[in-house]
Amino acid sequence: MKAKNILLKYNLSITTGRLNILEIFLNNEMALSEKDIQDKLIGVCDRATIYRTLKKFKDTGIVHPIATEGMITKYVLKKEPEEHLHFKCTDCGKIMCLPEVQMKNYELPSGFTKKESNFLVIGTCNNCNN
Amino acid sequence: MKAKNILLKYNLSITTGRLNILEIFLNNEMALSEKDIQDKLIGVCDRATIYRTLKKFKDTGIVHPIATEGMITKYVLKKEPEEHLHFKCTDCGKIMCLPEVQMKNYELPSGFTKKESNFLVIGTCNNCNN
DNA sequence: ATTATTTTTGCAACAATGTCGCATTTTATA
DNA sequence: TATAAAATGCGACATTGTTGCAAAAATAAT
Ligand SMILES: [Mn+2]
Ligand SMILES: [Mn+2]
Ligand SMILES: [Zn+2]
Ligand SMILES: [Zn+2]
Repeated sequence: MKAKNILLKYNLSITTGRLNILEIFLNNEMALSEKDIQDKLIGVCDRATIYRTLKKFKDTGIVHPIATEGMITKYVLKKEPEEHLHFKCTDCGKIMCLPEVQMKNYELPSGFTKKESNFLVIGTCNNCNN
Repeated sequence: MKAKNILLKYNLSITTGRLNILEIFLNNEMALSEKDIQDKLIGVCDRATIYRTLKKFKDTGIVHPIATEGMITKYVLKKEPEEHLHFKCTDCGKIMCLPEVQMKNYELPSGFTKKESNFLVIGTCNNCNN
């Protein structure tokens, strides 16, 4: 029922597609691309639907995209605090949030104002590192 | 002669294409995509050549890509210090390095090791902010 | 519960990037 | 200058993002 409640909370109509996709996010720590989700919903959900659902989830604030160097956009459920670190493992390829890392304050040059931020550290994750 | 010296320094053969592209980076503060460069080299340089040149420049360390949410990869000449902030203006769309911003230290969770990082702040730049 | 209205979906089609093989041209080496 | 090595242009194709449109599903109204 968790997924359904999230949709209700954000005033989105309840559809099986959205429930399926949200369920996948709820059961996954890692950031997911459109393709990642497609692979889990073959024959269940159309590509365009996944694309539009992801867009809607992003716009409503259910998920947020993670900036990476590649061309693929990956999403994760939003977490607190708002400004936190992301980690990309060059070994297993996984991308994840590290909300527990405390980001210290930094000062932008005068004239620059911040709306949001995307901090990505690239390296080897705890799982691949032993 | 600056461009040529950079190619020599990195042991890359001197070609007009590479000189052209490097010249563009030297004369541009902002991060550039393959398309940005194409537009400046219409009829001079093939798309595939620009693609491969950018790749080579990245691999040799002449430029580095900037992680953004979009699907387009943008590059800038490498700057010191290695770990610095990037800024994306939602108004004019430009992406730039802010190497003057001092990033304070942060601690990764145990088991995680860092190779590199990509810090992006999104907001309004000094130019668009008045 | 039915019907009407609003949204979402599936499909198809297309644009933009990234990516590569291969023959030809250019650059570097001998 | 001749030879070997590397880069380029062209063409082709894969992937991702994106949208129009009619059918299907969900929500609101009766
Ligand atoms: Mn996150
Ligand atoms: Mn930079
Ligand atoms: Zn890993
Ligand atoms: Zn700006």
